[in-house]
Amino acid sequence: MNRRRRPTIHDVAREAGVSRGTVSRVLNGGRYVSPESAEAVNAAIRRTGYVVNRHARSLITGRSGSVAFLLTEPQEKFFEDPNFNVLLRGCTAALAAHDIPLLLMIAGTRAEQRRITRYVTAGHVDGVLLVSSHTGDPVAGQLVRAGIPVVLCGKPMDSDGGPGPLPHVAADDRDGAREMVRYLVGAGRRRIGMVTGPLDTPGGVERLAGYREVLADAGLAADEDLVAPGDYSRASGAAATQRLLERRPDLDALFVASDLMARGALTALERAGRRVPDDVAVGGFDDSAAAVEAAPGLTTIRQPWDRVSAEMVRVLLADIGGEPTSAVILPTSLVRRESA
Amino acid sequence: MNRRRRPTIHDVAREAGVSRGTVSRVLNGGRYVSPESAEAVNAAIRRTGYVVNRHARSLITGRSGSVAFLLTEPQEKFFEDPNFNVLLRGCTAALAAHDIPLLLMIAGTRAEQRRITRYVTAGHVDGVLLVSSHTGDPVAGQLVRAGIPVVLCGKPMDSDGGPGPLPHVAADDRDGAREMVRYLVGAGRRRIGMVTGPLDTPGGVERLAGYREVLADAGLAADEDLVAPGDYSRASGAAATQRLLERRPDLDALFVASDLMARGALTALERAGRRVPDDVAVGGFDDSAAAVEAAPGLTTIRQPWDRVSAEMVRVLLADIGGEPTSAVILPTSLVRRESA
DNA sequence: CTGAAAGCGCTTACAG
DNA sequence: CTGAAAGCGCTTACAG
Repeated sequence: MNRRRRPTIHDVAREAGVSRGTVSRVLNGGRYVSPESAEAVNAAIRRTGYVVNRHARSLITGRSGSVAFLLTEPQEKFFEDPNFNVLLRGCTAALAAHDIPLLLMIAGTRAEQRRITRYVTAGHVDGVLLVSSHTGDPVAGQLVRAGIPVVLCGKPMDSDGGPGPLPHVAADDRDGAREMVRYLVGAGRRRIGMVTGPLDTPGGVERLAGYREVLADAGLAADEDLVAPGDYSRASGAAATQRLLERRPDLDALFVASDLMARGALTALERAGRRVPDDVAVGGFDDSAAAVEAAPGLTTIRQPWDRVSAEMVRVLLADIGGEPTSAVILPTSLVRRESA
Repeated sequence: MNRRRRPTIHDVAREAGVSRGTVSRVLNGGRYVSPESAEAVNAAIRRTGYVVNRHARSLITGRSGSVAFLLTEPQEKFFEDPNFNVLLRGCTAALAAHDIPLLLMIAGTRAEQRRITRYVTAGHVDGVLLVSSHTGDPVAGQLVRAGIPVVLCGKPMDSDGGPGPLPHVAADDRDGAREMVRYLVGAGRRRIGMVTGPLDTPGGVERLAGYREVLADAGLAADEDLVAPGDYSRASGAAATQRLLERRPDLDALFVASDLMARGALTALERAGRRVPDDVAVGGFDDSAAAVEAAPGLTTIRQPWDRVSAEMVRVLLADIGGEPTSAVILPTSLVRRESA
């Protein structure tokens, strides 16, 4: 079957009794084709088992018909992150619905970034779904300047953008943080600590900002002793919590900027003999698998990853089609479990 | 930059003062080209920033220059499995070293499998790295029959193969199981239970076989009360362990066919008031992240996933190049931690 | 070793 | 609406 010559547009034309031009027109939307010709061509396609040769088509159109999912992450962190899996799977599925294959590219080092930037700017993909959490990543700017449609996952740091803001799809981190802290305040908590994410990431910055806003609105004193930074890892959540407990043993709630860190926080609280939520209420962020696995189950902020991936694909395809979108911000929601 | 016409082989030829044929020859290995011409062409390539147009090349050669990583898994289980991430990342890296992009394809449903089989057999990729754990998956057989180079991850079930065994790269499950059980026996354990993997998977079957072999060699009575099946999930590990404890409260060791299930086993043992390893020694399988996260740390069998991915790519590229390999079996190794 | 030429399979103005 | 023709950028026998 591999050996046998694949049918070409020429075979279909002969079979249908029309010219190759007409077959091509049917293939490309059927404009300027009589219903009879279209029917004959479609029947011939069915009979011959014809499948378009994308290479020939791409050679003409200059389009590759594929899209890259590019991960520019120095660490392997993202791969360990359950959110990453959901995102990758979601993008693959959304593209599959358009019959567009996804090329997975991982550029962890500067050398790999150069190689891949070259590959992409050479026109091998029509657009890039870019996932990178940290600032100072030059890839996005380079691709955009080269005219390649790009959509980022998550709000970019200002410095990334260059001329204007980069197109992106993100959950509303700040509002999610606000909702969680408002919930803790509403539950009567008054000494609410926070374990932040890395503050060189937009998510880290935004969630902290949301926390501060609500405390201010609630008339609770801003107290830097109540804030300790983490790096989204479980261990960092435990360490930061321990530090907070030393500084403020009277803590009655904790907003932790990721579920994974929140699990670390639970461990630290248990070691310190604090009951959750009785002594200390704990709120996470993400609604990842970690939130369900935790004991007690984590009350957390759900990030709509399924919608993020769907929107990233939609925005990228629109951009490729000439209708750029600058940003899509998606709402988060509070998920209540046992920890708060 | 996107707007500007990309340099073609024609530009390079003019720049170098040779014909396009000569440029092409330099591009494809430099056979039948004088050193002077080659030098002139290379200089011209550098000066013009020429990058080959893969579509044009593919149109001629019939090769796409890309490879698919195909996951045919009805469940989302594989994505949650840390091994999957390691495998995917390893294959991406190994292919990147050859400048070959990886197309990620996920075919969870029969409909998607049909779509993707059609896509692949239409020649859009040169070969397929196939990951599927369960038997009864028709995709591998179909692709092989269509003449597409395929390499499986893991030993296929006999039924999958059709005519002959499918090319595959796998860790030596049976030997790994033997090593673990031998280790438990050597540590003086005599009533060694086993939580198996799903017995419709080769890994599940092989690990059980290895366990039985060693017990027989050691002259320990085969006792089916000591064996309970799991499905690789954490919960199933806990449930199976609880069952085993009810049937055989005198259990002094447990070989669990995956680290994730072993974590469930640890939970069940703790609930039953058994100390690990004092009362019951526990051995896992995989050496995944779960093994380190467990408390106590899991003694386990390391699967060489980095080598598996590297070998899969090597074997696939060899197959594409006309030098097929039928199978590569990689050794496992015992990793000692606290649980046994 | 090298150039001229054919051709890979398709799309797209161009005339009708 | 439709056919004939040019051309996308490359590779590869074919003569030299």
